[in-house]
Amino acid sequence: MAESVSIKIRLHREGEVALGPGKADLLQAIDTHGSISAAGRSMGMSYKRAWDLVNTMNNSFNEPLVHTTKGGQHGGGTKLTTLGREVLTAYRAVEKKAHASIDDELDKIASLLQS
Amino acid sequence: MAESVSIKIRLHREGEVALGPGKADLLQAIDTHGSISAAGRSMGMSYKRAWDLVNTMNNSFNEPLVHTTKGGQHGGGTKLTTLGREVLTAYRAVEKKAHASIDDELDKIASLLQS
DNA sequence: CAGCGTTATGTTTGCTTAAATACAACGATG
DNA sequence: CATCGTTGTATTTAAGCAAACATAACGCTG
Repeated sequence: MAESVSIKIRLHREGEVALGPGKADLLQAIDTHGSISAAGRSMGMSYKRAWDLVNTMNNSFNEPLVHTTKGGQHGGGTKLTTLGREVLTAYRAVEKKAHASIDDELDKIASLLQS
Repeated sequence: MAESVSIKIRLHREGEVALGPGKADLLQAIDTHGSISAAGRSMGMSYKRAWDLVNTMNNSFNEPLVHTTKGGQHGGGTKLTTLGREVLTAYRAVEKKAHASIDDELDKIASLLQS
């Protein structure tokens, strides 16, 4: 039955996607790797693309989700702000809740898919 | 606060999207208009694209969701099969349930978006 | 003060997807 | 048996988007 079902939750602002599955993954990768470039690499994503995503996230919310520093010992780095971590965990919780609420019904529909 | 939040639920099969928001809307439009071409027109969609979507839907499930007839008085037409209507209403129900379950939490995140 | 890895930004190239166009076949109807 | 609106299918054109490439600035460190 293949991969079956996916649920994508997106927050929009002025046409752009402010937060969605990809950006949430990127936030998480930044949190574990400490830089935009390392996070991008770990996701097979170009630095430019990763930076662009971070940029629209920071511009979409009242305060930035991510704080960057340039130069210095390791060239610089990136950390999640308090708001950034809050938004990320809230988003993950919502994802989880959505799955819990509808996965059963969804599997019923998926069972009608051709094998 | 713009349009804010969207939830997209997709069923996949062998890489392709078997059913998602666009295809569900198309099913509904076919149900109300009685033909692929009229449904496509009503959605600002080319006939070819609408037909392709119907085709992958029909190929994705055990039985077709849509039954077509060609020629005749009005040139032909398209109707939902019993399975088609069942799948459509089940999909709408799942969408509704997902929204009911997470819209509140999602609005909290959305309230952090820049005005 | 040269070197390093990163942030920051612009430009170009390529690919994937949708749109546009074209045309044959169908079958009831007048 | 010509007409009509539709289904069905192929081909070409256009657009949107991601990748690739290029380059400057930053600031700690040896």
